Amino acid sequence: MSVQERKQRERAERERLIVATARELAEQQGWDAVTTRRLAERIEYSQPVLYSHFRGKREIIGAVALEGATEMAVAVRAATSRANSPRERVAALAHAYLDFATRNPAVYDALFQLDGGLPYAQEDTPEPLKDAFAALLESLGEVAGDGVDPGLFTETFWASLHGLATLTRAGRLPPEYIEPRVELLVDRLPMG
Amino acid sequence: MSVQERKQRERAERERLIVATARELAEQQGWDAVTTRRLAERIEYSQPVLYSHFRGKREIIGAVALEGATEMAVAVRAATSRANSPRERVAALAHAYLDFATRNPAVYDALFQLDGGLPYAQEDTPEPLKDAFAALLESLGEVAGDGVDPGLFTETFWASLHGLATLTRAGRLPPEYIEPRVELLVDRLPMG
DNA sequence: TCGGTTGTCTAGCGATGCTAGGATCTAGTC
DNA sequence: GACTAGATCCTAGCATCGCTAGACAACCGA
Repeated sequence: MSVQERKQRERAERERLIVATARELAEQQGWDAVTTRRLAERIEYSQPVLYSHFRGKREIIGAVALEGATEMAVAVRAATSRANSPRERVAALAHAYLDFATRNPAVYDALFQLDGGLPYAQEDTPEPLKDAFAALLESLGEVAGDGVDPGLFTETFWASLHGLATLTRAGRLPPEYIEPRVELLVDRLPMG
Repeated sequence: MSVQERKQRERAERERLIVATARELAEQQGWDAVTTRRLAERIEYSQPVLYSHFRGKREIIGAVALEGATEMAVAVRAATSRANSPRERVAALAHAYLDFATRNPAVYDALFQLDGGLPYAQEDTPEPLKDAFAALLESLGEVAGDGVDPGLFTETFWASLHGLATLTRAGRLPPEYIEPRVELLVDRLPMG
């Protein structure tokens, strides 16, 4: 019995190693550099081992995304908990969100840009994803304003942040003046 | 002399064929399906011919993006010109923009999602891209509000639309209730 | 100690973007 | 009208990609 348990532990450990290595490699050199060969070499196993843990590269991206969702929820809640008014909370949330995207571009891509094979905005959406959205909803829902659904407001505000994050990082927006753009959103979208 | 001119014409014609075919294929089956082999087969030439027109696949994407930018500018201007007030113009612009993204997903990706090797938001940015932004600026600049730079306002509003467009199409946002989300942006971001 | 399961690796498939080198066809000259 | 020089195009191939079949080795339970 204990032998099997040890093996399970080791297997789980190796799975964590795969995800962590993929993430590291993606942050260092971009997701294009995360090939199954390179990944296998870094974890010091052969390629097929990856496929005994994940169906394919997509699922590995998905695993990184889930990890990232949990961290993002933590980061957002940490930032908003330090604020003292609804308005302040929104500002703190916006900055925490964009900060996360800037500091973890590869994770952010895995979450919102790439195909990780995860279902979003559905019943079977994984818990970390639902919780990340919940973290946004907690602070944004209270400033939706009269007659506006909190979920809908959260989605819209989130989409705006997402637009800023992606366009900036893709070089479509000049990188300076990020701050005033965020201010604009924070000043005008919330109500009440 | 006239022989060379004919050859030049034929060459330009073939280049248009390549771009049009790439775009068509991308809209039909997604950009992943646009491989140099398939593209070559469709235009009934061999692969190397593609490389006598473009440096590589990236440049082909870039060419599609430029074509799309021109069309988007036209679409936006057509929609806004029918509106009678600044507020109406903003609403018309938002709908025209999202409509374009929905109707031409592959072109939209080439413009704002994929790497087409084009410089954005710089001096050497190609004219079609500058003009597409200008088309947005024309209608959005007038509702920036006091003390807010029109360009900055345009960028921010655009980013919000972009966020809605991409998150919706990537399945990250539930596809219903698009309309009230747009309304929210149109109602609250503009001023004056 | 043996037999069978479980785990891992080597090797290879089809596909990708891209390119070198040869073949073919055209254009201008005698 | 024949010939050479150059432009034009294609065949074939490289390295790399995600993924997998099948051989091999290591381990566990009897």
